[in-house]
This record gives sequence, structure tokens and C-alpha cells, in this order.
Amino acid sequence: MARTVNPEIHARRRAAIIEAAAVEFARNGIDGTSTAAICKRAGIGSGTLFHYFPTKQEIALAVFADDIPRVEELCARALAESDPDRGLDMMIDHLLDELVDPLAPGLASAATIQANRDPDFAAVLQTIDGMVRRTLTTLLRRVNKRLGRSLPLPAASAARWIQGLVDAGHLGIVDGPRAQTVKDLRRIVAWLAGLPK
Amino acid sequence: MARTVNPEIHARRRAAIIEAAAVEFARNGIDGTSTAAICKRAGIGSGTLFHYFPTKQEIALAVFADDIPRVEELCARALAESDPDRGLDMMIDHLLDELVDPLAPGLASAATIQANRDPDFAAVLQTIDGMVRRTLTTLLRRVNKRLGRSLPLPAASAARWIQGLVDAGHLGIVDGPRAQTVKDLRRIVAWLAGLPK
DNA sequence: GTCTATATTCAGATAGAC
DNA sequence: GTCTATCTGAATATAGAC
Repeated sequence: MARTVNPEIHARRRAAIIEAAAVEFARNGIDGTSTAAICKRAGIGSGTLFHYFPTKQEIALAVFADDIPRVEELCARALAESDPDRGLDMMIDHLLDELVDPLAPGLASAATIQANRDPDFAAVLQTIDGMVRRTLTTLLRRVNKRLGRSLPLPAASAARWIQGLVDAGHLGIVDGPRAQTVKDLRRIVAWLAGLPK
Repeated sequence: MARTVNPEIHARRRAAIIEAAAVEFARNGIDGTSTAAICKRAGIGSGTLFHYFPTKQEIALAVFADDIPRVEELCARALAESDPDRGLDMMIDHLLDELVDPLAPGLASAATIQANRDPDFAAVLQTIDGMVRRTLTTLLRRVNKRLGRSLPLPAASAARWIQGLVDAGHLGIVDGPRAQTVKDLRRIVAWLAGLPK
């Protein structure tokens, strides 16, 4: 009598591995993380790890690819708002939430390096980035057309810079008191969105 | 008598190793770069590499520490300008020059990861960042006091964000046509510096 | 557990300065 | 010719993917 697969347990375990891997990757980079370290943190044996993922590369891919549905849903909700300023707020809020994650700087760095070498990985990053950028661009254009405000930069450029600013926050370069950082960022975004002082 | 040390040749070769290492680190990260790869690119044997540097860590440190004098000189010159706007321009120009370097995104990522593990390395990054930030802050304060313009953000915050924006460019997230990127950045900086439209 | 990859070492080989 | 800074690349030992 063969043991039947329990998909729920499988998914949970897979998620636990991804979580453990994310912590290690953020701290030590992908090459700097041994599969043993992931196993230890996830509380599993190495055999189990390679039952869930064929290679370390695939784990790295999954860490980021798992975000795609979440981002998709966020973008869809922001675009569904009738007031583009509300949609922008929603996007910014979520981007800022990520920013609070202490793993963010390390993960962003690890990702940049990995994207140099793994085209599949690069594609995943591009998917996420592109989705966010297109959403922000659309929202900014709506601000422009529907609300009649004029933007200091073209919508597409402004969208890129908003992403850039958030990523700068990710890198931890802008590392003042968190509250001040968030306040500043909102002010800059407001300017980019053509809001009056 | 014995053969004497030639400091000039030694320095040149050391620089060549650092240059080769920077290329490899930018492409593959520090852990992802083998000492053999550095040797190959530098055109030397592995023995020679370890004659110049005791460990790979030390090579990584040198890649960034070598920038300190250059940055010091830049900051000193910018602060010596009587017109703070000229000083700001000077800083921005140099920051943008770095941004044009195709190695910048990879090196920035590699550095972030390395700083997590090597305190000496972290100190080097902090030195460079702090120097630039203090210089920008001082220049922005002068804009405020001497020229009587008021800034949309406190000088210290604005300085951090300028660095953040440049680093966002480093990460390659803002990767539109180069000319447009540079133009946008100047516009944002002008706003941060309180210049009228 | 196996097997590869790789950081570091070492025992010379080479060649410039006197 | 001698002395030594400098270089080399095979050898070692260890780590780590699978």
C-alpha cells in the first residue's frame, strides 16, 4: 500500500525551505550559502532538500518566482481603483512594506548577481519589475489625463524612479530613521506624481 | 647586491590584479569568482596572486578601499567651491560618471553581500558613503543659508536620497536610455536642492 | 557517501641589480 | 657571478553540491 502524497504538507514544506533559503541568501549571498545551511535552518536532511528542488539554482529561482502571484494581485487591485492617487498609494504602501523587511537589502543584492548568470532567474526579476513599472506608469498617466495634473517627469520615467527609490531603500543606503525615510519617500513620490506642495 | 624592490612595478601589477578582480566580482560576485579566474584575467599565476594579497577577502577589500583617496579629493574640491550649486554639480557629475560604469551594478551588489560578513569591508563602504553624504549635506545647507533658497526636505535627508538615487542607478533598475536617465536625475536633484522650475 | 571544485601552499625557476 | 625579489604551476586539503 503506497503512501499517498499529501499536497498540503508538500506545499508547507516547500514554503519552509524557501523561507529558510531566503534568510541564508540574504545574509551570505547565493554562492556563499551552502545547501547544508539551508537544510539546517529548515530542519531537514540534505536528501529531503534535493527531493523538493533539483539544484540550488532552482531554490533561488523559487524564492523570487513565488512572489509573482502576489505582485500580480497587487497590481490588479491598484489598477482597479477609480482614483489613480488611491492606486498609487496602494502601490507605494506595499512597496514600503517590503522595504521594512530586514532581508530586503541582501536579497536584492543576491538577486542582481544571480541575474547575471541565470537567464531564467533574470526573466523572473524582469517579470516582477516590468509588472510594477507598467502599473505605476499607467497610474501616473491617469493622474495626468484624468485629474489634469502635469507631471514634472514623463510618466514612464517617473515610474522607473519610484522603483529606483524603493530599491535604494532596499539596499539600505537610505538608512535614516525608518519613519523619516517613509515620510521622505512619500514626499518625493508626491512631487513625481505632480501633487502641489 | 640583491635585486632591489621596484615600487612602481609592484604598484602597477597590484592595480592590474585589482582591476581584473573588479571585473570578475562584478560579473559573478565574490564567492562566485575563483582566484583562478582572477589570475587568468590578470595574466598571472596563482602563486603571484597570493604574493600580492594574502587572501581573496583582502583583494575584495582593496578593490573598494582604493577608491577612498579619489573620493576624498573629490569631496574636498566640491567643498572648496564658493558657489554651493557648483559644488553640488561637481559631486553629481562624478556620481553620474560612476553610474556609467557597466561594472557598477554588479560591484554594488557584491559589496552589499560582502559587507554582511567582513566588518573591515563594511567599514570601508561606510567611510566612502559617509564622506559623500557629509559633503552633500554641507553643500545643501549652504544652498539654504547662503543663497536663501528653502529645501523641500531637510538637507541631511536630501543628501541621503541623492545617494539613494545614484545607487538605484547602480543597481540598473533605472535603465532607460542613458541620456534620459541623467537628465531625470538632474531634475530631481534640482528639486531636492530647492531650485525653481 | 561520492566526487568535483577551488583556496591556498610550496618547492623551485627566472631574471634584474650590483 | 651572486643574491634575492618575483613569478610559476603542480600539490594539498577542504568544502560543498548532489
